[in-house]
Amino acid sequence: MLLILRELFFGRRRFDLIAANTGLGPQLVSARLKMLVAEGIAERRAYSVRPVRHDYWLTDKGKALFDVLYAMRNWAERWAYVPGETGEGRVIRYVHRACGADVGTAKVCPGCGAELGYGDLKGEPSPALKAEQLARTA
Amino acid sequence: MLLILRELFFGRRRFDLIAANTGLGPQLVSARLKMLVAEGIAERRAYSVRPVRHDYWLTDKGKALFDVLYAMRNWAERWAYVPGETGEGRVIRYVHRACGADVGTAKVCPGCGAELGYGDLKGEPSPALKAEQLARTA
DNA sequence: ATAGTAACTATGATAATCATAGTGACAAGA
DNA sequence: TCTTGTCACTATGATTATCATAGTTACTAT
Repeated sequence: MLLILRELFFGRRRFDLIAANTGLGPQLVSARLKMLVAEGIAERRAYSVRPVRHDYWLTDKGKALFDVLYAMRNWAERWAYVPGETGEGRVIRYVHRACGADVGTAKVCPGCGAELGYGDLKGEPSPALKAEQLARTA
Repeated sequence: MLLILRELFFGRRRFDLIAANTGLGPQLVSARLKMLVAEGIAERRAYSVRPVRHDYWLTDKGKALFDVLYAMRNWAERWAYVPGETGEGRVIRYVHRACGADVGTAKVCPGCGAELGYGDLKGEPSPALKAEQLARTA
């Protein structure tokens, strides 16, 4: 569930992209997305009618989970060991959209001092995570 | 895992208490606690030698997970439906140890303005959660 | 007519979890 | 001494969940 939410927060909304980047099988992705929709955390939208194609968007309830994922990521940056990577940005790099600063693990932007929520930040997988996801696509 | 961590954060350190309050079987509790110890998140301590008895304490790495659990709890207070309960304190009530104020879902104490971390707060299961746990013990 | 794309569903094998019962080392009371 | 009780577990068989893999549907593009 958390892997899927991670992808949705990265802005990856299409089924196959989510399955590929999480490494989960399509039945699991399907089942979990159905739960997320049933709980009002995600929304299924048609982005094309012919052919019929759907993708998944976070609702406000879903976006509010950002604090949870951000806390997990901050914990991981500080405490979790990721092979071949040291220092900050080992897991996910967050940049403040407004001023471009790398926010590290801060709650307030170190560049301009603004409070940070989901909408303010752009997340990007770290090199290690990106490599892992690329390996799965190939 | 999260249920077990919740209990550890409540200060319930004994095996049987954790099993009873989470509703998990003893083999699962055993397996998860072993993982937590292996990851350096919890520590197994002997609190009695005759008879030999052990309990589980959070390490600094474990205590650092408080931010994650607190974010989850805050999300739940705002967004999750708990049957028979409305308003704040439906899940876990947190009180600022220093001044006694109920902190609601704040990051800064509404009573005295201090920053809030794990050591500053005393958590207590809400009436609904407490009833659920009592039912399991009986 | 054939190949490709995207969002899935179906199936059988493997792995995780559950409910339940039991174990070992002791203490406390009759 | 014998029985009962406590606490931290382990063992076992049944039930569920997950995985790897292979379709399926409804199109578009060549």
